[in-house]
Amino acid sequence: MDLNELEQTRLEKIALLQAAHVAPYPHRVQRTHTTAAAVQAFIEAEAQASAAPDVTVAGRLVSIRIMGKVTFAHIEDGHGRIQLFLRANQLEPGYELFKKAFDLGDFIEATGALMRTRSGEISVQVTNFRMLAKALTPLPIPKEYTDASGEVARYGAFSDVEERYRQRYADLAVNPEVRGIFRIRSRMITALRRWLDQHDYLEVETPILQPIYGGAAARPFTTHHNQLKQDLYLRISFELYLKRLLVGMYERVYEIGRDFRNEGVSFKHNPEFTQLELYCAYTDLFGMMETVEQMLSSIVEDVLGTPQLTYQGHGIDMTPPWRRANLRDLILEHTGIDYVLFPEAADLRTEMRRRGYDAAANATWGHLVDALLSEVEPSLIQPTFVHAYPVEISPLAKQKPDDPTHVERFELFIGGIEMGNAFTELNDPLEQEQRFIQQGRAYEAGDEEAQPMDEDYLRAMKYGMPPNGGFGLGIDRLAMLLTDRRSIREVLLYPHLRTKET
RNA sequence: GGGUCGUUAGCUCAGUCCGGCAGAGCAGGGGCCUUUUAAGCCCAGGGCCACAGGUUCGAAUCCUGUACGACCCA
Repeated sequence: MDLNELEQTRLEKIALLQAAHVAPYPHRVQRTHTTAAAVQAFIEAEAQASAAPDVTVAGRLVSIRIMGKVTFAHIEDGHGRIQLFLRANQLEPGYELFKKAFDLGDFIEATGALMRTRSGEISVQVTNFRMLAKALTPLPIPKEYTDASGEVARYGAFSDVEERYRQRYADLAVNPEVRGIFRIRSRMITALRRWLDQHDYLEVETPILQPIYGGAAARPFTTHHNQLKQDLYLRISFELYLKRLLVGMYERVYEIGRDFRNEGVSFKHNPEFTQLELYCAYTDLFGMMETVEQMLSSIVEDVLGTPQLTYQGHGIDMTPPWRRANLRDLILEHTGIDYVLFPEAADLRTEMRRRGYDAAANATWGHLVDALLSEVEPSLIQPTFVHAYPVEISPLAKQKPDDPTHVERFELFIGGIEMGNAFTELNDPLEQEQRFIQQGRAYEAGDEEAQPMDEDYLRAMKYGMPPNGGFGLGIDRLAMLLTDRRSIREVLLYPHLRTKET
């Protein structure tokens, strides 16, 4: 093992412990109280004017103040912190061993009576202590202090973004607010599941390895099964597998899981991301709008305690009903371009450039409309359903009865971010076949995001698929919203990073 | 993909414009200190200045390229 100077020093301390017959990595722990429970026990005893129990607490050493023959230290566990008060004349093993061989970052166990120090802090008056796990590498533990306003300020916090992501364990260990982000994320997913379960949605799991990918406009990762000599794709969505289940007579299904898209990596995009998709029979786009409003306002309230939240300085109110805006009107209003007047990509491109918008030379008509929408995106702060999308860019959605050039589809925007996507799902097998054929032509013409023909999906649909509405939600993006983070990497425990060449 | 900025001690950062001995605080080491909380005081350490080239008597600093990241744009 390659150790730096500081680590060498700690290695020598392990030898010191062993010489004193103290195991640096013992097997057993004898904790009687969490830090929080110990503090609570003292408060209760104090209130009843009774003796506080002796406690054994365990945790990581996060501060040490040696003052000669007395030492103050704090340990932290998963529940909080508590101060340890060590005195040279009442310690087993010896005080010197603590001073010489115990460092910030070590996990230790300490036993003693609860007390208040002269300055009033509840502490363990330690009579006995043990090493639980020696830390070889010093953790970048910041110093904390409470300023005049009562705010906890930090000094020298571990903040290098790249190193925080590459060594998330260290980030979590020393930055409690980062731990908070993933607690919120977890509570959010739990709340979603609870809501869906309470509304008769069945949670299912569908294949990640797929012989044919589909359900979204994206490029897939490819892989290979050696024994079957079969090329496979990592799924880019769950859609086609979930809708097959409606043919199988489940009325409401959902899946929460990972999608993989072989695209650019940015603060908004990770190659693998978590998605919720749900499908509901006997409803449509407008039913989905109500479902989504109810579900998301409810889970935000569940997690944050209120349907109001702040995202990047914007106050956002999740209380239904939400704004519904027609895509064509919205783009016209915002950019002055009525895209239906330019049904050819070349004409739309010319018009966009004339008005000063970037329009890539190889972009399809659908991608150009998407580009126009992205001009509007940042202004969609309050929850907004943008609906009625061109049929060209929505091969799995049902056309509007009064306008076959557009489909019943919405995208949901909150805080200027695209959160989700929903359709009145196309359930006409003949029309679906035509859409796949059209997608095939688009692929031939160079649109790498066009979706391939899926014969088995068509076969399922030919048995009859009930009318239904479906919705897909970006879980990571919802986590960004609830934790007020701008970057998807802040809400992924292990975001994808390039391997560093050294 | 393009632009801007960044990468210096275990951590947080100065130093880069305007080339001249590699710096600070914290952490770590030695010492003093029996109620501290960013404890304090004294002493002595600690560096592949991201990497590779170039210019120069001399490069952390200027130039070129590469890697990784952040931000902005597409």
